[in-house]
Amino acid sequence: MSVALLSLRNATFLPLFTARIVYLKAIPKMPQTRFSSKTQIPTSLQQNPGDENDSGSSTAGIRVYLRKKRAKKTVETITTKEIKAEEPQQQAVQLSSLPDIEDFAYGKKCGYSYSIQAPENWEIVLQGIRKMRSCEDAPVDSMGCEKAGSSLPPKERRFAVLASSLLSSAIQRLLQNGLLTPDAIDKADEATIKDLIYPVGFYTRKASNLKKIAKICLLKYDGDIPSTLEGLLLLPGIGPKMAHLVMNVGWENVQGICVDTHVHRICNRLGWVSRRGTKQKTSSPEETRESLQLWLPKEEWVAINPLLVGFGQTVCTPLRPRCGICTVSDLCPSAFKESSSPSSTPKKPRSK
DNA sequence: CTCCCGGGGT
DNA sequence: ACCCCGGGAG
Repeated sequence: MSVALLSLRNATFLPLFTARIVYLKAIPKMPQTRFSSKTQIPTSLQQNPGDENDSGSSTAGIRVYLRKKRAKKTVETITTKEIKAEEPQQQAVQLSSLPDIEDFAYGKKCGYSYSIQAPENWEIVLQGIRKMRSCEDAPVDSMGCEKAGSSLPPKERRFAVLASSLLSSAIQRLLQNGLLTPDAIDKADEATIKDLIYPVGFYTRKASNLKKIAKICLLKYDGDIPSTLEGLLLLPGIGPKMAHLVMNVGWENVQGICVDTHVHRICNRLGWVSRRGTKQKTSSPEETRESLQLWLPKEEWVAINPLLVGFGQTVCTPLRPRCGICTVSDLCPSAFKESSSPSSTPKKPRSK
């Protein structure tokens, strides 16, 4: 209970120093235990034009989200003792001398037999997937949000990126109808938007979310989109996956990997990610993101998403992956393990 | 974890 | 007739 209160009061510091505490503790002891891998957080508190009121109500909102999504992980893993024992300011000083996450992503590099190591042959596998992808033409290539509104001025382009991350394929139709600015969407009839984005899943909800988002952008961000992860997460219908995508592509400010179900699935099949301290599969995209970020060099963080999404759409499909045509199947621990006949249990043994 | 919603597959 | 897919919300 005091933990929760404490974390609330210190919410501004919490993102910064919780991650640090963990590293401080993790490195010298090098247990293969926990690593709070919130590597995307540290760069957070950048100022945001439309966000002056950050010190006011919006941080409360952030806290709510953070409490839900993060408190479980940080406050749970970090005991009261640890929080009380260390002063945030000291943490900040010591932290600056710590290596960047990438620097000890390859454990040996720092001289620790660190439990977080890049999986063997990952570069070969990645290169193989790139090669397969260069031949295939996956849906993601034609309708990914990466090039949304590339011809627009920055502010409009960012809004287009945000909108297209929601709508993917239907974005062109909105464009054709001049509905890619916050004002236009705010004024447009919700039913109109609904019809325009129709084939997209959840189109009713997305239409209403889009209108709400447009309004928020107008009111709070001067027609731009939020420039922080936290701000994006506050938008209705925007969760971690979309928020990271928009940060990466819209702001070119890489704070984390955009992990969707394809990335989640494929990383687990390849054995690239695992639950902390175990070899078990990760059970959620967020967990996958954390695990993947621990070793994948940051230069790859943006490209990994379209790469694996396309791979997942064409080769490494959710059901009946086409291991036969996959050129890296010999390096994949899961190759040919998921039977193509529905009769034999499609579910894999969960744990062991 | 379940639910949302609708299209598509089996 | 189911069941699966998706990202977020609760």
